Amino acid sequence: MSFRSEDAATDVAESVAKKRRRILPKAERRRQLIEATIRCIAQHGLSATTMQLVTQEAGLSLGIANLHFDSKDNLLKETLRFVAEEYHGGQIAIMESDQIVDLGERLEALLDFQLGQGVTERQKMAVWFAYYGEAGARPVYQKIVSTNDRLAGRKLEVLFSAIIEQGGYEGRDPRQLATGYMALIDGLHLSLLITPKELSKRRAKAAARDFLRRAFPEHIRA
Amino acid sequence: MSFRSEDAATDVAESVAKKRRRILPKAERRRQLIEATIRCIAQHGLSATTMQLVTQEAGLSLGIANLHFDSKDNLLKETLRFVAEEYHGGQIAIMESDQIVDLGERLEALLDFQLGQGVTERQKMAVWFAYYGEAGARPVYQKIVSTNDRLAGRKLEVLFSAIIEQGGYEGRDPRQLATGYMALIDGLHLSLLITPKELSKRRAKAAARDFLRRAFPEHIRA
DNA sequence: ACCAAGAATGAATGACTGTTCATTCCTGTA
DNA sequence: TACAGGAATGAACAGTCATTCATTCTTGGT
Repeated sequence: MSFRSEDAATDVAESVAKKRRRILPKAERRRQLIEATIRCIAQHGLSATTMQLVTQEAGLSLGIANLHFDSKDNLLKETLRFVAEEYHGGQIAIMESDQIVDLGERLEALLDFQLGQGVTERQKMAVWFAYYGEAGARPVYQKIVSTNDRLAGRKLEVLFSAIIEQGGYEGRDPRQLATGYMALIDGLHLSLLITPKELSKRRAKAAARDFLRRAFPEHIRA
Repeated sequence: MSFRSEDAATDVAESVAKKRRRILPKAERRRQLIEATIRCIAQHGLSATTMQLVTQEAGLSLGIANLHFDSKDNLLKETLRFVAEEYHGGQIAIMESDQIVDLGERLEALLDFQLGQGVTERQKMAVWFAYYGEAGARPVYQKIVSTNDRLAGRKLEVLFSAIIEQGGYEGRDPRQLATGYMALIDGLHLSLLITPKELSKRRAKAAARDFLRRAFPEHIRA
């Protein structure tokens, strides 16, 4: 507990007990603080995340968060925006990728991203749901999340439509499938966070793949 | 905002501005406080739920929550337990019901409960996810939720197994289907909470029904 | 009608939090 | 090298919160 966790890259020659004040570009400090905020939320929860904790985690002084973000509220808002954009941006990039021509492969890539290493890191998931928890009472959070969500939902619908057409599948409603699939992924993330011992990542991925296979059997092979 | 919301049954003859102190059995006061806590969490979020707010919402004095629950932490814990048991208990009651002999009908009843009026009330959902949000950092919450969850999961698996056998369905893994279905329901609850304008209850129910129909076509009819 | 047991109250307390800003320190420029 | 602009610091402040407990009030038993 007495060692500060630091960005490995930042200090080249910080010796034993000498703390040298460093000056960094605004953007870099902001990112540093956002990442510290993510770690704090994941470890202590949103309600126990204080300015002291965040700035300490970043190895900086108490006042610096207000200097760069004006207020705690704003820091939290920006942190949510960061996480939301990372997640939804990643999804959209895959869905629109023209690197992957085969639609089945694109689906698999999406699945890998959604339940792969990066996203399902406990840290990110914990942050994600911490905000969901407050979103019911905080329109600002609700807006950030829902804006990203809506966009990703639309793209998924388009992808599903293309797959349905390509496969000649009958009686599939792309909108309904997209709704179901997105909810399924969210629910799996939740299970991975709350009951990790009951549900391994492997099984979570299998369950999602199952959903896709039942919907598009020609595109997702057993 | 200036009218206290009160349990309709409690005060028979409270006139205009006369507040008479009332003494009630412990169990009743506890329940009253838990329900006020639920309303507060739903309306203001977990982090903004203070003892003052809760006791005010219940129309009682500040000190009473500590009198009946010892601490705020404990009040919140008991509130979570209450909501969790209500939800999971309801599910289990339906799954084990011998009132409903037809397994397909039992599934439909389960679906109605999970996405029907009672559970999807914004209040309950908001509370549910408020706790999920903190669960990552609070082992106590995690335990309460996961214990109930695990139990309901087992029962669902049993029900699915029976349906698979009855329908002679091939290549279905009851555990995997149960995992997927429970995650799907959670995810739909989340969407209903965060983006209610994107997803109506009707469409949520349709999406879940779709999942079941694909898995057990003979039991869930179009 | 009276009283004891204990339920309910809410002012007071002490701990903690976000924010401010006078001061210190760094660094690019001249 | 010297210096000005501004980045970083952290002690101090004002506000909020959970908790305590002396006091008041209610009620069932006599």
